[in-house]
Amino acid sequence: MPRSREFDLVKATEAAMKLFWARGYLATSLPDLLEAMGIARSSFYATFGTKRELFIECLMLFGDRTRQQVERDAQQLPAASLARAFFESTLIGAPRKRVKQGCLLVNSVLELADVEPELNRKAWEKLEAVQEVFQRSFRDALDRGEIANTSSAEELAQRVMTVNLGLRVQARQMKSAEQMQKLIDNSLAMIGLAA
Amino acid sequence: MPRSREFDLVKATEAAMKLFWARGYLATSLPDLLEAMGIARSSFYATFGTKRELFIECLMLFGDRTRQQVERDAQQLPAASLARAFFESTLIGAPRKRVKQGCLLVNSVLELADVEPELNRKAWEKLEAVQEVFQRSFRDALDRGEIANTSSAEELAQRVMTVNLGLRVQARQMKSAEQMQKLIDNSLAMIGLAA
DNA sequence: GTTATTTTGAACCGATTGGTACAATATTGG
DNA sequence: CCAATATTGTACCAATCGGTTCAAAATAAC
Repeated sequence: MPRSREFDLVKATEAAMKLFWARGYLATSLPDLLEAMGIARSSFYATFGTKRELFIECLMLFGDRTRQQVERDAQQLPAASLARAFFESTLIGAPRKRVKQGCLLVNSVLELADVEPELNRKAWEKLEAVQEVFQRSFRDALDRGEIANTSSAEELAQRVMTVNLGLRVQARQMKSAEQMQKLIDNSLAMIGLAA
Repeated sequence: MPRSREFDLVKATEAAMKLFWARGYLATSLPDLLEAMGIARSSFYATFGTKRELFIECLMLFGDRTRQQVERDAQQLPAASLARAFFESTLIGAPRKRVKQGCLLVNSVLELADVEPELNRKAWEKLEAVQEVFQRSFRDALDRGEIANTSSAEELAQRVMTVNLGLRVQARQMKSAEQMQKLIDNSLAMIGLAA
C-alpha cells in the first residue's frame, strides 16, 4: 500500500471557508484558495473537485456548525435569552476580524441571489434551519408558560431572523465592540423578550 | 459644430444601475453593461470612464433617490408611520422583480466589504444618510410629543435600519407578497411604533 | 458640400479566470 | 529494494476579464 496520509482535510476546508467568508464566492480566486489551504492545484481538483463543489462544502460546514451551536445553547439556556447568547457570542465574543466578516450564509445569500440560484438556495436553507431551532425553542417555552404568549413562536423566530440579518450586515461595518453591544441591546429590546 | 446629441445619459446610467442592482458589482461584466445600456464599448469609456466610476455613479444615484423619497414622505406623514410607508412602497408596492433585487446599497455593502473598501464606504455612507432622515423625523416627533419617549430618536432610527437591512436580505428570497406583508407587519410591531 | 465631432465596431492588449494533463517526486506497505 | 499511490510543480488550455486604440461612419452646424 501507498503513501497513506494526506494533508489535514478538515483544516484545508476550514481555510477555504474562511476565505470565502471574508471575500465572497466570486472574489475568491483559485490561487487564493490554494495558498490559504496550503495545497497544490492538482491536489485541489483531485480532492475537492471544482471551486463550486468546495464552496458548497463550506456552506454546509458553516451552516451545520452554526445550527449545532444554537441547538447546544437551546438545551442549556432559557428560550428568552437564546438570542442574546447567539448574538453576543458571535458578535462580541468572537475575534474582531471574524466579526467583521459577518455570516458566510448571509453574505452568500445576498451575493449569489441572482447569479447562482442553486448556491443561494442551499445557503438560504441553512439559514432557515437555524431559524427553526429558534422557533422550536420558543414553542417549547410558550408551552411551558416561560414566555408571555403575546407573540407566536413563528413570529418570535421571524423577528430573531430579521434582526440577525440586520446585525450581520452592520457587523461588516462596525468599528468598536461598544457600538456593537449597544446595537445588540437595542435590537434585543425591540424583539420583546424580557431577559 | 458637430453631431451634438448623444444617447440618453440618464437612461443609460439607470440601465447600468439596474444590472448592478440585480447581479452585483463583480458579476456584472462589461459586455453585459454595454448591451443593457445600448451603447458601444468606445462610447462607454469616453462617457463614463471605467466600470468602477460608473458603479459609483449608480451608487450615488440610487442613494440620493432613496433618501429623497424618505425625505418627501417625512414631510407628509407622521414619523410613526414613516417606516411602514417606506417598507410597503419598496417591498409591496414595487414590481415583484424589483423587490427581489433587494437594495443596491445593502447588496453592495455586503459584497464589497472586504474586496473594495472604498466602494463599500460610499455605499454605507448613503445608507447612513437615509438613517439620518429617519432619525431627524423621530427627533422632531419626540420634541412635539407625537411619539412616546420610551426610546430615543437614535435608538428608533437604529431599529428601523436594522429591520430594513434584515428585510432587504429576506426580500431576495421571498415568494409571495402575502408573506412579505406578514414579515413587515411583524417587524413594525417589533420596532414599537404604534401606527 | 465642407468641416467638426460624436459614435460605432472591430481589432487588440496583457492579465486573469477556472480547469486539465502529466511527468516527477515523495512516501508508504510489503 | 520494490511496488503502489498520494502529492507536487509546471505547463497548458480556452475563455473571459477590464481597458485601449483607431479608422470608418453618422450627424450636426456652417
